[in-house]
Amino acid sequence: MPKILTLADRQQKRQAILDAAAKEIAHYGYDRANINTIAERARIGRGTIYLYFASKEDVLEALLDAIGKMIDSTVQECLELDAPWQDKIHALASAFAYLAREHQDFFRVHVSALHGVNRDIGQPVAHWLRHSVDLLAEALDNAAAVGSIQRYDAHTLAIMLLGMLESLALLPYVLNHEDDRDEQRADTLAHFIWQGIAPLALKK
Amino acid sequence: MPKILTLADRQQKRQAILDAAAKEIAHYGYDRANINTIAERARIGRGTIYLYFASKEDVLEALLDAIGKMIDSTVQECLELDAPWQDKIHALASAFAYLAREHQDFFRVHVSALHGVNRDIGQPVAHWLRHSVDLLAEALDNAAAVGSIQRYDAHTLAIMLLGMLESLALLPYVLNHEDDRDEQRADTLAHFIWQGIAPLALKK
Amino acid sequence: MPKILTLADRQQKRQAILDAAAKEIAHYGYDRANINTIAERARIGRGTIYLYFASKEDVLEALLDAIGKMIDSTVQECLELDAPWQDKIHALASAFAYLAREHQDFFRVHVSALHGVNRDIGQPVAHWLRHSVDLLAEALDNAAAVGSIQRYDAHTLAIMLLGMLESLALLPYVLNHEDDRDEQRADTLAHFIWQGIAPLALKK
Amino acid sequence: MPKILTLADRQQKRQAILDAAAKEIAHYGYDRANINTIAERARIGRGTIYLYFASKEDVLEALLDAIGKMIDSTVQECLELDAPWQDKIHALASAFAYLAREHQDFFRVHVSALHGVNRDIGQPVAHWLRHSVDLLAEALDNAAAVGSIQRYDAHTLAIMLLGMLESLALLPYVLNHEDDRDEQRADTLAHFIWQGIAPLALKK
DNA sequence: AATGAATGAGCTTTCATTCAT
DNA sequence: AATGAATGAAAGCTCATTCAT
Repeated sequence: MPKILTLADRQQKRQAILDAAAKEIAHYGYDRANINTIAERARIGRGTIYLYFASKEDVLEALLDAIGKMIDSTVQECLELDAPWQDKIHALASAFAYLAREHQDFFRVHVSALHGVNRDIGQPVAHWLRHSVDLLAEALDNAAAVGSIQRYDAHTLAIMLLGMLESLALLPYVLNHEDDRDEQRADTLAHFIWQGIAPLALKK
Repeated sequence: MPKILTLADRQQKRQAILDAAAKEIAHYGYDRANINTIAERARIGRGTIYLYFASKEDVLEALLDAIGKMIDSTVQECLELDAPWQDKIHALASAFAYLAREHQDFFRVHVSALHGVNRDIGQPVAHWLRHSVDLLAEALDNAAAVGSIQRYDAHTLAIMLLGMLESLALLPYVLNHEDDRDEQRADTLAHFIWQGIAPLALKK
Repeated sequence: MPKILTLADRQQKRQAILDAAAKEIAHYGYDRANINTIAERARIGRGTIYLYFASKEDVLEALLDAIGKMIDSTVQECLELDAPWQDKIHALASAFAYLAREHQDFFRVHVSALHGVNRDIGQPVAHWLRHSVDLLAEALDNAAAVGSIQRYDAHTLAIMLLGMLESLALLPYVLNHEDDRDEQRADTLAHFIWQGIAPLALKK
Repeated sequence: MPKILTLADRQQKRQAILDAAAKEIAHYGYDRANINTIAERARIGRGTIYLYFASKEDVLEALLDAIGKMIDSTVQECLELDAPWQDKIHALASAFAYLAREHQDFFRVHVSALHGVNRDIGQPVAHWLRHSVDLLAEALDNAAAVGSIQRYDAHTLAIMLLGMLESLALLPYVLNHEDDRDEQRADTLAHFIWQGIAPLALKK
């Protein structure tokens, strides 16, 4: 053990704790996740967790903040693509499928907090989600203004789209369809959404 | 001296327990819901619950079974409507909005179990959901066969639609948009979905 | 276990807990006293304590309240004796020696809280003590008014006397002089105090 | 590379630790005093304390030894004064008031250990106290032999006097009478004690 | 000599479940 | 049939102590 930990050391260990916690919470849920087991998974002592986080709840919040930020960045990047809207939609669907696959634990924790019942715990989730919704709503509004897509109530549409993206990414796991058709499902969703919002002019 | 209870008595008390449990779990989540408080809410003694259910987990399963069945029936009834598909879609959107509003506690418990992380507890949820998906997929398949709607992979489409319905019903609560625009949102969703699946022939 | 506990049942068990706690705390101090051990001493389960007290701290407060009240009553009774002041003083000295002997655990807990460092915990102690001091001060004032004793600042004198009474009752234990000369020490103290306050007229 | 510390360096750092510990323990009590905080107060690293003391308990013992010795010296010096007994008594009362004021932290730790409940920890306290009692008892005995004061059982009287001195010094703090009448209270006590022990010859 | 990161024993408290009445 | 008093496993968290550097 070095006498003084570098910032990189600290962040690496912090991340190890978060990863272990994600795995544990994704499996058992926040309440049943056991600090003891998380420490074991992270290969550190029980007390060490409390050198990096103030409490069990603090670990969860950090987790939710990380995944919330990750999702928000994803949305932002897809919207900033210099490409037709149809491609942006497709990019979003693919990106969510990717996140759900590659960061499965984090994603599950996020979704369960999002749809869970304890509002306090979900705070960072709601924070980022609201940000993502706003981003998307603004983009949709602008697109409608120049006729790239149909006009809906932008906010409602944004919520709907994000809900679909999350649901699609997760439902397969819920139903134990753990096959490898993620990509195909993403295509279907993108196609479906695009039909829902494509400007009428393009549809004849 | 053991009283003899009629079947009706038993079922009424059982239902009282389930209602109380739904309220409690919807508020605090399964793990934090307190058997003691549930008993108080149901106006019975703590031990009495165990005359009707084997364990706390058993109460939750009964709850999830009830709401799963309720949702499944709703889907079935909407699909059996003797009406154009556009109306069936609209009926589904309205019905989910209604359930989310009128049986809020049950609905919340369902959704949090559905998107929650404990696979064992979610079993009855998955069971009914699979049934609903199958019902919907078959209906969509038949509709596509006669040209009432476009052809998609029926199963994927069914999952998508149910995901949207649930999300739409719940997301407003998550984001604290507790306004009274449920019905409008249902309209938007129905419209959106219909655009996504309406046969091309109808769109020009 | 009776289905419904009578008030007497409850109070008896409550007292059993207090007795066990007194023994434990008198031996190890509040912080080291172990709820687990207290429960064992009281021959009940760990959780049962929390049916009678809200927390460990609550147990201590009840303890301190009980002994504080006991000491206060003792002071009051001695002062109300229809006897010369010299006898009242003697009664006080005897009574404190008696308390320290017969309720040794309670008395020790009281003194350690009184002279301990955590003000919050000592609150009920200070409350009763202040009451006892006031009682005594008033009596001394009245006695001085009619010439039964010399005049001092009544409040200072009252504090001094109570301090002496407590010290005398406890110091032997501190010094491990656990002999049987309590009564003699009480006599000496009474004599000493009386000399300190007897009216000059009596002294020639 | 191990530095070589002079003895003076060591003792200075040792004293810094003791001062910090006194402040901490006087405030929170021994059990709640935090080694970490003590180290911070002493401006040294956590581990360094263990280069000077074997354990937390060892720190406390050193503390108690220091204050015990200080009190004992005070008693001895007052008794060695070349002055009438009445003045010696007065000097004692003043000296205790001074200690309680100027070394408040040390004094509080001493008193709480003295009247506390853990015999092991109080060992150095009892040791010094017994020494002080013996000193005082012997002086009283000698004084009685030459008629300077009345004859009592010397040991009992010594315990009584020391108890009074400590009580008087502390009780004001207990009762939150944090005024500036220390000196006056010392006068009252000295007067009172003198009346209790002055030879009858002087009293007519 | 000095440090502070790491540890894990041990603590209080909660709550699902049992069972005498 | 119904109850609620009693239980004890299990949890999160603190902090004195160790030891690599």
